[in-house]
Amino acid sequence: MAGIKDVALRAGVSAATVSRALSGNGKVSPGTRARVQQAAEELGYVVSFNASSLASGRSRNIGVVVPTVSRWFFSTVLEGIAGELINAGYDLTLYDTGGQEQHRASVFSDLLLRKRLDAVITVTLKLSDDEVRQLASVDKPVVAIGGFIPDIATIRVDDFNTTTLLTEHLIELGHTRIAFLGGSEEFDVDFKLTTARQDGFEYALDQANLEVRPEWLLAANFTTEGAYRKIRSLLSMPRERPTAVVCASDEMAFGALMAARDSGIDVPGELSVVGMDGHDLSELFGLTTFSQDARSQGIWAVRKILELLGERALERDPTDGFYPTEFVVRSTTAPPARP
Amino acid sequence: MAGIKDVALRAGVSAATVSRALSGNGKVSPGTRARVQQAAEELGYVVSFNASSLASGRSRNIGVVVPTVSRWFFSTVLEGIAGELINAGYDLTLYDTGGQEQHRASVFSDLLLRKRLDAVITVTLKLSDDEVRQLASVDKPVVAIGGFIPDIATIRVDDFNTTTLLTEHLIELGHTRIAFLGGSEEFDVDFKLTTARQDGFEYALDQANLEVRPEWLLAANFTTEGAYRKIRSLLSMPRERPTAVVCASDEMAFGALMAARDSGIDVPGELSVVGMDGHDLSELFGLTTFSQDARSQGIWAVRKILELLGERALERDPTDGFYPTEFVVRSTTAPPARP
DNA sequence: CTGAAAGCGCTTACAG
DNA sequence: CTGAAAGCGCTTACAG
Repeated sequence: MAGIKDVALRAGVSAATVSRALSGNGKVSPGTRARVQQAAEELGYVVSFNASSLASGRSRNIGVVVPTVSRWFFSTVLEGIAGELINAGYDLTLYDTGGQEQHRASVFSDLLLRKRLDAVITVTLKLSDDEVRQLASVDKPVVAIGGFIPDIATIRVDDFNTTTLLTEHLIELGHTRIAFLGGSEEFDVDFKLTTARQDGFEYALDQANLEVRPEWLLAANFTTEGAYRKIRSLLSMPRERPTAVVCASDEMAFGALMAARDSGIDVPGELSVVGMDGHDLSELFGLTTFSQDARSQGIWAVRKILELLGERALERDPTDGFYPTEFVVRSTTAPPARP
Repeated sequence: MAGIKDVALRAGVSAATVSRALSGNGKVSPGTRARVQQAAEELGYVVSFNASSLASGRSRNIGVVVPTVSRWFFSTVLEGIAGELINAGYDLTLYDTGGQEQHRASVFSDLLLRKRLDAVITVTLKLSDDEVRQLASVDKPVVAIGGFIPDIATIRVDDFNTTTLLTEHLIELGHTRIAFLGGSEEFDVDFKLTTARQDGFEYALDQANLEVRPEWLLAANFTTEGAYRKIRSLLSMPRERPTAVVCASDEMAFGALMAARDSGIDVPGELSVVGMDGHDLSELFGLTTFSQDARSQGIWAVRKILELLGERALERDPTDGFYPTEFVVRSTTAPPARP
C-alpha cells in the first residue's frame, strides 16, 4: 500500500508538502499541489487515519450512542446522522447499548474515552452525574438528542407540551375516560421520556378536572407488541373501559390499534387513539399524532457538532428552543359514543 | 490524560512492560502485572487506539456497510453485529450508503480503504467486480450477509427455495391467480434479492403449469407504504383480481394487508397474503411467512470475521450452506373462495 | 512556498 | 521476565 513517502518521491517533493497539499492545511503552490494530487491518484494513495490522527490529534470520527437501533426514532435519527457525517467526510462509530447495563458501562469507560473520537452524539440517553463529569473531563464536544442533560447542547422536542395538547384534543372531543400508555420504569433507565410525556398527560387531565386513574396508566416499553398485549388485556376487562388512549409513541399506538381490531372494538367509534412521533406508517394507520422530524434532528446534531469542532457555523440554532413538531389530526380520533 | 509513561513511572517499570501487562501479549510476571494494572486503574489510563493501531497494525475496528438502517432486516442484523462486537471489544464503524450512488462510491474509495479497519461486513450489498478486486487487494477479511459474492464468505438464506415453497403453499391451497410483490430494478442496485425471490416465485408457478402474468408482477422497493399503494391500486382495478399475493418481505406484506383492509377485501377470504422475513410484527398481523433470524445472522458474521482475524475458531459454520429458515403458517392464507 | 526534523503514543523484535 | 530502542505513517512548528 502506497505511503506518503511514495507520493513524495513520485511528485518530487517532501512528505511535508504532500501532507499540506492533500490536507489543505498550509500553503502550497498550485503547480505543486497538482503534481502531488496526480501522484497520489496514480498510486491510489489514501492517508492513514491512525497516523494522521495520532500526529494531529484529530480523528474525523464521531461516536454515536443509541439505546437500540431497531425502533423508529433511533434508526431514523441515525440515518440523518450517518448521511450528514458522510457528507462531512467523518467516520461514524456506533455504540448500541442494547439497553444492557454492562454494555453501557463498557461503552463509557472503555470505548468512548479511548481517544479515537473527536466528539459524541448521544440519543435519548440518560447520563449519570458521574458520566457527565467523565465526558466533560475528556473535553470533547457532546450533543444530546432527546431529553435534557445539564451543560450539554441538546436537541429535543417538547415532550410535556405535545402530550398535553394531544390529551386536550381528546378532552375537547368530549372524552373523560382516557388511558395512557408509556414505558416502564425499567425502560426509563435510558431516559426520562416517559416521565415527561406522562406528566404532560396528567397535567391536561388535571386542568380539565378529570381524574387520573392508576389502573389506566399502562407501560409497554415502547414496543408495538407490548402495547398490543396491554391494550388487549385492558379491553378484555369486564369493567368500565376508557374511551380513548394516549400513547407515548406511534409504534405503541399501532399496537393499540391492532389490539382494538382484534378485540372487535371500533376505532374511533368506541375508542380513540393518539400517538406521538410521526412514524412513517402513521399515515397508513390513519393515526392522529404529533409528528417530529427525527431525521432532521440527526442532521442538526451533526451540524452542531461540526460547529463545536470549528468546522462550520450554524446559521440558525434549533437547540436554542425545542425542535419543531406538528400536530396531525387523522382518523383515529372522534367524539366518544354517547352511552 | 494519563499516558503509558505515567503508568510506567507509577508502577516502576518500563513502558514496554506496561504495554505487555495490559495487552496480554508477551510474558509478564504476575506481580508486575498486578502493579501495572493497579497503576493504570488509579490513573484512569486507557490506551490510545490510534497509537496502538499504528504501532501494531491492528485496529480492533470493523466496518459495517448497510444500504439503510431503517428497514427491519438491516436494523436487526446491525443489532446482532453491534452486540457481538461490543462483547469482543471491537469498535463498529457504520457506513450507511443510504441507497445513494455517490455515498457508495465514497464509502469504497475513501472510507473503507482508509486503513483504519481490520475487516468489513457488508449487508445485502451488490459489489462490482472492481469493488471485489479493491477489497481483495486491501487484503482484509470480508464477510457478506445476504446474497452471493464471489470469493467472499457469505451468510444468507435460500431466497429462491423459500419463495418457491411459499408459492407452492398457496398453490396447494388451490390458488391459481397469484401476484408477486418485489423490489424495483432501481432498488436492486443494492442486491439481487428481488431477482432470486422472483425467480423462485416464477419457478413454482411454472412447475404447476400456471401462467406468470406480467401485470401481476409488482415492485415496491421493500417499503410498507410502497406496497400499500401498489396493492391498493391492484385491488381497485375493475378486471379480474388475483386471489393471493406473494410479498418479497414482511414489511411489504403489511402494506398489502392494510391495502386489502382499506379496499374492503377480506383476508384470507378474498385474498391470501404471504410474506418473507419473520418480522417482529408478523405475528400480530397473523402473517404466513418464512422467518429468518436476522439478529443471529449478524452475530454469525461477527464470529466469522473474528475467526478470519484469528481471534477464535468457529464451532460450526453456518456459511457452509444456507442460513436456516422456518416456515410459519398463520391466518393470512386460506383456500380461495369458490366463485 | 518548501524541507528537515521532532514528535504523536504506542508495540515489538532484539538482547539480556 | 524485562528494558532500550526503533519504528508505525503521518503533521506541524521552525527555519529558510
